[in-house]
Amino acid sequence: MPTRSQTQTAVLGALSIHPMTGYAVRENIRDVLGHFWSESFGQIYPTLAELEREGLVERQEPEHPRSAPFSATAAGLEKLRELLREPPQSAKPRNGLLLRLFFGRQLGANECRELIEAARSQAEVQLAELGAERRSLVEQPDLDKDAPFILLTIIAGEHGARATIAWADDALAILDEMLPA
Amino acid sequence: MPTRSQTQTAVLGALSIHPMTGYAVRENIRDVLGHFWSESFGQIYPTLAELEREGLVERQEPEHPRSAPFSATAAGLEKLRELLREPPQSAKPRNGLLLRLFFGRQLGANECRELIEAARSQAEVQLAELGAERRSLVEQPDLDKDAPFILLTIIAGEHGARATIAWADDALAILDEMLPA
DNA sequence: CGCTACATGTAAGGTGTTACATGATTCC
DNA sequence: GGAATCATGTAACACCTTACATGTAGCG
Repeated sequence: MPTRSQTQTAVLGALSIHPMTGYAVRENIRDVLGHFWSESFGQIYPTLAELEREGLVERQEPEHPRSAPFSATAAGLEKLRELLREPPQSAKPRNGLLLRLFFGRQLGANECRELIEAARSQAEVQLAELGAERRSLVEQPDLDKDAPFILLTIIAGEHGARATIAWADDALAILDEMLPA
Repeated sequence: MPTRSQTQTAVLGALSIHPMTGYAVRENIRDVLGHFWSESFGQIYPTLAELEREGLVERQEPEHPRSAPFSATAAGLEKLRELLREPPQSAKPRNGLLLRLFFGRQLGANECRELIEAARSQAEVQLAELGAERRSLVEQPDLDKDAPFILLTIIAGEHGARATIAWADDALAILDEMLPA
């Protein structure tokens, strides 16, 4: 119920794809889930320790090698399915760009234009990155069972980025029309 | 610099439009900024007290009436402009829906379809609400100076909602194609 | 042999939510 | 007079980030 379990979801989910170290969990969350999820270092290790205590994950060679990967146990996979079935809770919205634009009168139309153009550029970069990710996804042979689901998240990002670009163009036109420089 | 100042930004911004009580600040943030911002009760009152200590806001009739509205001082407006000029920082992404879909193999295609359809419905409701808001915006005479900027945030929400609807349709098609029931 | 990347963890501090507590005013 | 709404605040707790601390392994 608390948001903490969403960290558990992300960590268990990562280990459900294949076993890996805590360090790799962090890199995967950053690089693969990065466009819609984030976890910090200080969350991942305590969560792994907690999951190990509860028997939901285990390490290959108990103790010795410092780099023994964690893997999800059967109970862990069951727990993951249970967590995934809970209603999705998204973070409270906090869009710093829109907050600035809402009070844009104080900021001035020109500074607003700059903010919008910066957001547009960023969205174009993201669109290119996600396109590359999508193309490389179809070449991965080992993920075929997960691929359709991963694809859903990539195209969500692409739709979002294209919406940002279209919005930016509309927004700049509105400023030009209503507040000519 | 800390995120705390973004709460200051929202509160000062609300008071920059017109004076109001803390209670009204909260209602306005929820109802007007709601689709891209949120602040909780426990943030707003301490922030108002802090702003008052710093001379950035003041109450009309000092002390007596419990319902004396706060208003931004000249220093408060200056501070607001300063805060607005700081680079926008958005919350770390945490999309519970996409997290579930990414690990959708564990959840099953049918439960994923339900999640996507629910998101689509929600986006349609939001699109309708924002459309109504946009139409009522042009009828407000007292906001004409702020109206162009408010319009930018409304159409941002509309673009986002339309993107969610288009994505949902694509996503359902992908599931039907790659994982026929 | 030194630098970078891998690997694990802790502690402090900041942010934000929730629940609780209190009272005035207004409307029925 | 009672219920809903307006109004203000606090305290406990959950959450998350950052910086620090430590050590190993591999590579040039």
